[in-house]
Amino acid sequence: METERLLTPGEVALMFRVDPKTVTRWASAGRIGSIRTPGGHRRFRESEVSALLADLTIPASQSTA
Amino acid sequence: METERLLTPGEVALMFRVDPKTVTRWASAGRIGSIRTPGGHRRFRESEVSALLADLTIPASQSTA
DNA sequence: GAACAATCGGGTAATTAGGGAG
DNA sequence: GCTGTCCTAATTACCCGATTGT
Repeated sequence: METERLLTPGEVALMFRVDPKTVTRWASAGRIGSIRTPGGHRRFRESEVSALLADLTIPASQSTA
Repeated sequence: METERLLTPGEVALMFRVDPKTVTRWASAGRIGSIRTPGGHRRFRESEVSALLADLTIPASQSTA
C-alpha cells in the first residue's frame, strides 16, 4: 500500500500563502478534497494539494526579445 | 519542507512603488509569473519578484575609473 | 490529569478581482 | 501603450471562545 502523505490546514496555508481558515473554507466549498479526523479536524492529501498548486501556477512569459 | 516564499499583490506593489492594480496587469500580461489561489487571488514568488526588481535596478555606472 | 499549539466554528474589516473612463 | 482611480462583488484576514491533537 502506498502511504499517502496528509497535510494539516496550516501546512496547506503555508504553501498558498493564505490563512489556515481560508484552506478550511476551500474544503467547505468543495474546492479541495479533505479528510476529517474523528475529532472533526481536516487533513489534505499532499498529492492533491501539489497538483492543485501546480495547476494554478502560471509561469512568466519570457519576452526578452 | 521547502516552502517557496510567496508575496501578495499588495506586497509586490509596495516593493515596486506602484498600485496593486498595476501588479495585477503585469501578471495578466504574463510579464511576471503568478500563482492563483482556488479563490482567484494571486500570489507571486518572492525570488522572481526580487530578480525582476534587481533586473530593473540599473546601477548608475560606477565612474570610479 | 495537565499543558501547549493548532483547528474548530461564527462574525466583521481589509484586500483583491474585474471592468470602465481619464 | 501604460498607469492611477472609481465602482461593485467576491475572497481573504483577524477577532473571539471552545475543542482536538500531541
